[in-house]
Amino acid sequence: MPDTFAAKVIEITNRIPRGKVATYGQIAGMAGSPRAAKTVGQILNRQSQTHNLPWQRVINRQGRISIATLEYPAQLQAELLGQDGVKVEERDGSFWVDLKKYLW
DNA sequence: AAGGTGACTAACA
DNA sequence: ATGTTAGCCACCT
Repeated sequence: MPDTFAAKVIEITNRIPRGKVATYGQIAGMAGSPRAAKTVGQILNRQSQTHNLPWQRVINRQGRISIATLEYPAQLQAELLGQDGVKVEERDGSFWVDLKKYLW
């Protein structure tokens, strides 16, 4: 496991407790670069294709699922979160999580 | 090696 | 309050 930013992001993502969620910015900060939220998204996007990663526990700052990828539709992420014990409410085609309650 | 890119954010109009 | 703009920064080609 290389000691890179990407590796940390993956490791941190794996450590998100069941029933909790984290934001991209939060993970970026824990990985050492508080302003690299976008990079976190890119990493998850790519790494999820080759690793089994709980990427569904990572959402944006508003608690909204911002997945647009065809391989991983937001609806699938919503279901996975539901299995994690996280309530996901659908609003206008998007899925939302109560950060106050579920933020790691 | 250099430039383009994005599953983000915060700030501004 | 909602929409748009502009930084951000590591990864990929």
